[in-house]
Amino acid sequence: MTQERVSENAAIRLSLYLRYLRDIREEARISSEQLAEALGTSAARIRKDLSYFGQFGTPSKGYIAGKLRHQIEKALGLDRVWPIALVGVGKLGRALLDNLISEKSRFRIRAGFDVNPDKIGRRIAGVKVYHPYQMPKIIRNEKIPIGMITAPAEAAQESADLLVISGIKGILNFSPTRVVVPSYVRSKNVDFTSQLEVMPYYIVNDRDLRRAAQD
Amino acid sequence: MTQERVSENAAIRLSLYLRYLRDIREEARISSEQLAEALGTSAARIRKDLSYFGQFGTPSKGYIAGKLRHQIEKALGLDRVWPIALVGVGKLGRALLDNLISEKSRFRIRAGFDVNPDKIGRRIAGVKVYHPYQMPKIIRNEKIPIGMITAPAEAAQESADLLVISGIKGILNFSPTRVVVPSYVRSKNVDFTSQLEVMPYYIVNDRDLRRAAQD
DNA sequence: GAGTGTGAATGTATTCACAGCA
DNA sequence: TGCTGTGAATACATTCACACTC
Repeated sequence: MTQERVSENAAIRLSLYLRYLRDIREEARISSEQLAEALGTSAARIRKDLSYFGQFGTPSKGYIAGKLRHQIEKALGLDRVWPIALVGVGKLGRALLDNLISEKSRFRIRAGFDVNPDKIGRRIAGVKVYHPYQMPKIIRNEKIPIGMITAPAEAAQESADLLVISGIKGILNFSPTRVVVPSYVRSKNVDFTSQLEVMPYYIVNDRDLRRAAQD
Repeated sequence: MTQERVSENAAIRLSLYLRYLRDIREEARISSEQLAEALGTSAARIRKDLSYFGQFGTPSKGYIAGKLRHQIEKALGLDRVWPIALVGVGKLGRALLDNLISEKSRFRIRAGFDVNPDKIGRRIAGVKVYHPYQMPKIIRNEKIPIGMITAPAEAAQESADLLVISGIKGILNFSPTRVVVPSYVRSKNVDFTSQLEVMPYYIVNDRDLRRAAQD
């Protein structure tokens, strides 16, 4: 009954639902309709998304916020701590670092890597910074599964290569280039400049306002 | 022949093609096959994406890099300068600022807004910083169409509201919350923490490696 | 001969609508 | 009666395959 064919987009939306569920009372009752209203989506889509991962609600009663939250977290693998390596401890890296620290998230940045000698050996926002050549050793020893690349574009691919060599499982690339990795490593290019580049298109062709609060 | 029904995702991919085209010689001949190879996608998809916007190639010859680049830029509205307002001049804001300045992009950050008195009145990376109450005046006077929100989550919605009041056309929200805006404003939530939150799911269920270099 | 541009075929995601349970 | 969970219907996106042009 669970997990036959999961829409590639369903998982990412679960994390969205999660964010809302974290902000409301644990014991609160909530229906797919109310959740949809709050998030600007449709009730059917929420129920369908949830159905890919299991059955979490009670007919005629809806969902209980805290319980649903737990179950989604479990489905996404967020019921344990995920150590992270940060490659490139510049402005962007530190901005993301702040975000991850401030939330009581399940992600912990365990090591930073940077070529800048002024940073190596220091702690930045509580994170020890190493030279990239130490990556394989540290990532293996600390069993770090996820790497975030916040290096400049020129260094992105070599950062990815190093992470792969180090045995990383997944890579999130925030630099404005795409990186290519072997298929046994999960990678995601989170590219905000390309998001910016399409905005003019939507503004110029603003007849396209069929679906309202979208993204 | 142009622009009947454009796949919502086609536009964003064009900006990707663009990035590659900017890196090669203007006069270079390139086929959809070669472009696909370089970008890790399929030739058919590229041709289809391009076909939504016009006819850019020559049968048996392929495309000419510089010409194709120009035509895509025109199709996306990137053939002119787009002024931008940056709301929240913290680490994240400055990181994005660096990115936009370093590229010879068509985007120009014309004003920054921040509540921090130490920043107001100063120039940060060449951008003058104002108090948010000045937003309506400045955005109107400078005719700024796009706003980027890089404020903390708590301030994101009020930042969006201010931008809307100021007559902004499009909003890119980089804070880790969603913002809701009226349907006549185009908004896009670029949410990287939710990208991180699904990574564990993909790592745990790593049988899902059907499509290789994806994102 | 080589490579575009595009209808037709397939695959995937979203929405509808309702049976079934509390 | 109210709301979930889900097959069936629809809408949308991608891929295939080939007619057509240089």
